[in-house]
Amino acid sequence: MKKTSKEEILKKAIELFKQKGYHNTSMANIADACGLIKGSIYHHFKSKDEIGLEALRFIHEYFVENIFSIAYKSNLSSKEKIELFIKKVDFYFLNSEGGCLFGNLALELPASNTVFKDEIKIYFTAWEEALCEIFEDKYSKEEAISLSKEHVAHTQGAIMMMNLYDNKKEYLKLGEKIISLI
Amino acid sequence: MKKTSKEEILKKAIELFKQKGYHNTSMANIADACGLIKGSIYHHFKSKDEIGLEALRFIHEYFVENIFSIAYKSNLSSKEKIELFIKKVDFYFLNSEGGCLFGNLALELPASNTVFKDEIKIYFTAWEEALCEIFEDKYSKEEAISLSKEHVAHTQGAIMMMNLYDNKKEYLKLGEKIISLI
Amino acid sequence: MKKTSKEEILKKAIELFKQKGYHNTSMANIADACGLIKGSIYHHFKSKDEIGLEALRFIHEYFVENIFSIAYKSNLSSKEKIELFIKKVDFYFLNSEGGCLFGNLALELPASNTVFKDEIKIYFTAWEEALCEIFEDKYSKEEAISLSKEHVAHTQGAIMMMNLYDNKKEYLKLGEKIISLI
Amino acid sequence: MKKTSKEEILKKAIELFKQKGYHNTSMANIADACGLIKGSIYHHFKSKDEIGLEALRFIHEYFVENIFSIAYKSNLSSKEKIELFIKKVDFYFLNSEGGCLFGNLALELPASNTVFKDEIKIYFTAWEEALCEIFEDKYSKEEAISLSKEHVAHTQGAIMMMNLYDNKKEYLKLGEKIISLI
DNA sequence: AATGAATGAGAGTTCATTCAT
DNA sequence: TATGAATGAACTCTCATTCAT
Repeated sequence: MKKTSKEEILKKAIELFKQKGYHNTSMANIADACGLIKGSIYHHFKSKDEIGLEALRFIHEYFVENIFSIAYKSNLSSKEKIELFIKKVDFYFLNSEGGCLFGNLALELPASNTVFKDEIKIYFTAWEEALCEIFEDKYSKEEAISLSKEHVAHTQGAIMMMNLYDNKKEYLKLGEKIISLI
Repeated sequence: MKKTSKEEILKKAIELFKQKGYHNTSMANIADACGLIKGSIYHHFKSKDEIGLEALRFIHEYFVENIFSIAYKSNLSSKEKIELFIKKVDFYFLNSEGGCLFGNLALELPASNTVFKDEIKIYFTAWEEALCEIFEDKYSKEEAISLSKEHVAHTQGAIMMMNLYDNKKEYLKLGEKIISLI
Repeated sequence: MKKTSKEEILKKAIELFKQKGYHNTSMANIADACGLIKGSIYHHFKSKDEIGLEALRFIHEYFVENIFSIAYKSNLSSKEKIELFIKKVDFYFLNSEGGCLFGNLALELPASNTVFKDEIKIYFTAWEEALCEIFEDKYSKEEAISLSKEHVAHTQGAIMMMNLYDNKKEYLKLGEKIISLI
Repeated sequence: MKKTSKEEILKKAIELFKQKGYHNTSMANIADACGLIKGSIYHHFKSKDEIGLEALRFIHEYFVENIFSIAYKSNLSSKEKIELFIKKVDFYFLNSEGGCLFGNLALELPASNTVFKDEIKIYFTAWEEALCEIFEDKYSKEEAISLSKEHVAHTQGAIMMMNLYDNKKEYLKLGEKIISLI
């Protein structure tokens, strides 16, 4: 009897949700990927939605700790911050089969699903705020906010196209452009 | 026993797919919306996937006839073209609950679903080509292509954010920006 | 493809609920008994609870039409009424494997299940009122009510014991006793 | 790691079985009520059925020691016996949320479950015999048996109605009536 | 004595689809 | 063209139970 951790399940679920879509991924799919049977997953999570939400929180935490936090590091210049920031974001999305789970779910789930949508919003907002923190060094508050929102939205669109056309070129340009703004 | 046209079913299905997602919309949901029972739909379409594909083609056709065609009208200036183009695009997406079905499906469906993905690609490509046609008047071929791809991707990201945050501001900025480029 | 009516399913379900208990009877059990597969039942009923409730209503209707109505027939004497009434009640319960579904469910279901409990109450109340109608001919309103309630409760207890001990003797005494009161 | 006695589990299980029904009460429900997890219960009982049976025996023992024994006390008159007997029975059922577990299970379980049904029968038989012991003082053996069986059955019916209608009146009348017979 | 993880079976329900009427 | 009945597979989730720790 091998022990499976919640994190293991979460990671497999995230992969599946990203690649197959949330509604198109069954509990059996997730269990299979973990070498478990369907019912066993319920020992760790009490519903599929709980897995979905914890998946979002898991990724969010990763971004906060590894990426968004860069914006608030006092020992880096704005230039260094934005370069590192974009580098890490690129690293994540260039190696993430299936794009951005937050973006995917934003488009797959009905607007009525406020529990998920709220989780998605706070992630994008945190992303925007981190960028804003960097931009504020060179731009007015208002301009910084505007640039940040623009960049996050554009990045999501670029990820969509990158995965659809299987072509990284346009996505990468975006990073360069934002770096050049500082 | 009322006669239901294919187009009626398609329109209802499009609404549902956009609002609830493709996998989360059942044949029963579509039938309900049309005042039919599940089985009756199969008189018009032979599978759910056929509805999905025809839905995409239906919207694509609308864009070609009403929007993309603007780029190829010889009696308009570039400025007039881009202004009308953006106006029509905005009109569509500002009144489309659930965003852009092509973008939604691009993110919901697995990459392995080439039938759908191809249909989505030709739509975005047509959109890019139309924009390119306009931009080529003022910019080099290469620049025009780049600007077009950028704008389409950005628009998709902006639609995502507009619907997520229920706020049109950033989306509208995008249109103004692109118009100002010509 | 053979057609199954709602009533057929209801009758089979009633048998099973009475003999195995409500929670111990699965949709698969009911489907089996009808020569259908599990899912097909949902074409006729939208949930197990709906089957349960309609089962109660089906039996209730039988009692109203065939038994309770006797009390309100103007062409019968009180003696004739009570004799016929008891005869019909006995006929039903002596040939009903599993006792009285209303009594069974009254004891199996939690008090919190008000939807079912209400349905059960209106049945027993209708039974009491019918008996009361007959007793009022010989007794005061108050006495008639008391005798009716007593008899219905006692009958339920007697059915329980008859089925538990597989012995009709005590149950049958009850009918004779009540007839002798008029 | 707190020590839980078998009796504690039994008492919680009895409450749940009475209130929710046997099949509608899961091992997880019982564990929850005891502050344990599912698996831990199997240290005390080897199956759900064992809990059910021991629950019945536990209650049966209580009745034998505290109630049925009254009938066999040589220092009490028949009048005193029946009054005390009924008082104790009333005390139990008026404070027992969910009625009589024996009656409940008699109606919930299939006739084929002889293990449980036998346990239920010996309880009701012991009850009848105790009453019979008291009645024999005033009535013939035959009459005493008949009165006892009648009273036990009627009591079960009355408990059903008391809990269904949430009204003790008719139930209490029954006790008074039986006392008046001696 | 208790835990946490796992199991296989089965619960109720919904799915896309078929077809005789 | 529409219906109502049926299907088999899949769905999310719960069941009673086991067992290494």
